[in-house]
Order: sequence, then structure tokens, then C-alpha cells
Amino acid sequence: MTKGEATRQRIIAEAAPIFNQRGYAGCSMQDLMEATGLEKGGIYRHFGNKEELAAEAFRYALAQSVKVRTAHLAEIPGAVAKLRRVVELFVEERSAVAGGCPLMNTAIDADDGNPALRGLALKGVQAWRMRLIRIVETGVKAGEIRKGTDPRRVANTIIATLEGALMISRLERTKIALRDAQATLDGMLDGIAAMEQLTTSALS
Amino acid sequence: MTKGEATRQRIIAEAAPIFNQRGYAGCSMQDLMEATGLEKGGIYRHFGNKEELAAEAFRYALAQSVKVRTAHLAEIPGAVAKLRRVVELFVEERSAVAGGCPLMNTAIDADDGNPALRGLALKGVQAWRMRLIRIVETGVKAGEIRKGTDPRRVANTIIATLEGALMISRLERTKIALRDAQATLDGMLDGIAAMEQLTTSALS
DNA sequence: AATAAAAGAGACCGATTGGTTTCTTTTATT
DNA sequence: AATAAAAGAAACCAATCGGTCTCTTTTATT
Repeated sequence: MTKGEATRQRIIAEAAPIFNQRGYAGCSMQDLMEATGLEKGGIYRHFGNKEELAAEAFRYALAQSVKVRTAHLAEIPGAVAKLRRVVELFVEERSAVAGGCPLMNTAIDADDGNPALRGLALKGVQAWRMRLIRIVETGVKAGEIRKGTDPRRVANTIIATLEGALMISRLERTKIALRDAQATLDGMLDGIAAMEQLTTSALS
Repeated sequence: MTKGEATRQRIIAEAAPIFNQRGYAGCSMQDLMEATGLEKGGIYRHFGNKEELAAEAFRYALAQSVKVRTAHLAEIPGAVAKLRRVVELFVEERSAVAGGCPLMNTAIDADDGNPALRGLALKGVQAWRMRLIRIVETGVKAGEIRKGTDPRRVANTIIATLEGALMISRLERTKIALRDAQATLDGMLDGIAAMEQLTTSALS
């Protein structure tokens, strides 16, 4: 890797938490200069404008998040167990990049403007949902998850509940809401798991 | 009401959707001047600074949201039916102030800074949860909702799932995620409703 | 109708915004 | 080691930022 490319990557990595915490409009080039230790000219050599840098920073932050949230997931046998692990990782792991979930932050920041960032967030949520849908589908095919289960509904519910709970938890500076969400989602997963011994325990 | 007070209220009402859509840093006094048709001096007569105006605008937006979300709720008999209605209203009614839920927008906008706005959002989410908790508690006392149900967990889950689903829905410009959330939450409400005929239907 | 007070217009302020340009320094190639 | 290309520093730019101040107009009181 050339030195310029290394610097570019360093700028992205150091800009990511700032954009994630303060939002696009709330983060100035001056902030980024201080964070990177570079002068303005040094930054603008690697990016055409602020928006381009923000887009790269979001891509980086999202990739980091996905990496943490999907770590060792393939090693876990069983679709329901995989989904439980997804929930657990989201609840227990603090965000890979400071400032919370970049997906939610950018979605809220850009949903009424900034089409470029908005498009990236949209792609991010769609990819996340697709990953969850595939897990559910695999579970249904394996007879592990009840037939008739709507994979998209399960996926959307997991994402929505986790993201909403994270919002509450970050506001309250407590994990209570995240833990409540985990308990509810675990209950939902009990509900879609193919019957057998689960029915009684879930309703006892 | 004095004319000055009327103007003040008008400024708040017209600033609210702008702050709600663009966020605090993304909304300039120039934007507010154009929205209100007032000059800067006309606005600053009524507010000490931008943050004070933003706080009032948030208060207004939140109050509007709460009003829409709780409309005719007291007339609905039964705790579970009330909760179903809360979910339905959130899913069907478009936001009272343009730009989505002011609670989520402000929470995300301010959770890493701006303590004043952050505190208002915190109070907002706590008040919302308290309203839901009271409904659940009433249902438990009435024997309508199963003993052992955790009211806080139910309340946090409803808020989290709805807010998260709204984020997805606003990104995708579809109600699909909101409808998925509604279906799941309705299922959860089936689950906490005291048994009788529900058990079989919920598992059929 | 006269008058005092409230409300608003608009010029003005220094600081900061995103972005550009020039020049120097560092890096990589021969 | 010489040289060309890449990288970065720093001065500079017009525009905009939030905020103030003064002066005029409108409102309410007598």
C-alpha cells in the first residue's frame, strides 16, 4: 500500500467516529483536521469534498459494525441459535465505532436529505435484513423453524427492535432497554422454533 | 394572547418540522427566517438563542406526536385493546410534524452532545414508557393480562420495535417494516393476554 | 388622539464554514 | 545520488454561521 493510500485509510478511520457521533452537518473539516493531525490541504488531497469523505467514513463504520456483529456466526449450528447469537452480540458488544449504530445514525441523519448517504444506509439495512432472512429460510428448510414463518417479518422485527432498543439505551445510558428487547426477541424465537418440548416451557 | 406571544408560537410551529427534518446543526437561522418570513431580529426578540428555539420546537413537535398517538385512547375498553390501538396509531398515522418521530430524531441527534436537547428526549421516552407501563399494570390488575408479565419489558419492546421499524420504513419509503412490526407486536400481545381461548388460536 | 411600550426590520459583527491554490517537503524510482 | 512524482502545509477565498444593535413601525393603554 502506497503512503497516500495509508493516509487515506487513516483519515477514514479517524473521521468515522466523529461523523457517527455528531452527524454530517455537526462535523466540520476543522474537527477532522484536529482528529487526524493533518492540515486541510492534506485531507482534501485524498477526498473531493466533505460528502465523499463522509460516505467513505460511513462505509468503514458499517463494515466494522457488521464484522463485530457477525463474528464466528458461521460456527454456530442451527438457525435459531444463530439468530439468538445475533441478538446477543448486538446487546453485549459495544459499538465498533464510537457513537452507536452507524446505520441508525446515518438513516436518521440523512432520511430527509443527502441522497448519497441515505442510499448507503438503505443498502446497509437491506443487506442486514437479507442476511437474517437467509438464516430464517435455512431454518425453515431444515425443519427447525415452523413452516409458515415469514422470514422478512422476523428479520424486520429483529432489526427494528434492536435498533429501537439501542436508541433508548443510549439515551438512558443503561442496557435495560437492550436487555428487555433481547428477552422479547428470545421469546419470539421460542415461538417460531418448531414445537416439541418448547411449547410447554414457553407457556409455563 | 398578546401579539408577541402569538408570533412566538408561530415561530415554534414553523421551526419544528425544519429542526425535525434537518437536525439541530443542519438547520440554520437563515432557514428559519425563510420559513417564518421574519427577519433575524424578529426571531431573536422571542428566543435567547438557537438552542432555546430548538428546545421549544422539540417540545412542540413531541406534544403534537403524543396528541396524535393518544387520541381517543381513553375511550377504548381493555388494556390489550389499548395497546393494540397504540401500535395501530403509530403504524397508520403519518407523523404529526414532518420528518418522522421527533423523539427518535432528537435522541439520535443529541445523544452524543447537546445536553439540553438530550435531556428533553430522555424525558420524552420515559414519559411514553410510563404511559404504556400504566396500561399494562392496569391490565394485569384487571386479570386481563397474565400475572408475571413485566410491564417495563412490554413497554420498552413496543417503543423500541415501533421506533426501529419507523426508521426502516422511512429509509425504504414503504410501510412494510411498520406492518411487520405491528404483526409481531400483536402476536406478543396475544401472548401476554390471559389464556382462555387465546392459547389455541395463537399456536394453531 | 396622544403616548408609551412592544415588536420587528435590517445593517452589522467577528468567527467559522467548505473549499482552493501555491509552495515546500517527503517519498519512490531510476 | 539525482530526479520526478506524490503528499502535505499553510495562506487564502467568498459565503455563511449564530448573534447583536439600532432604528422604525405597530400595537396597546390612557
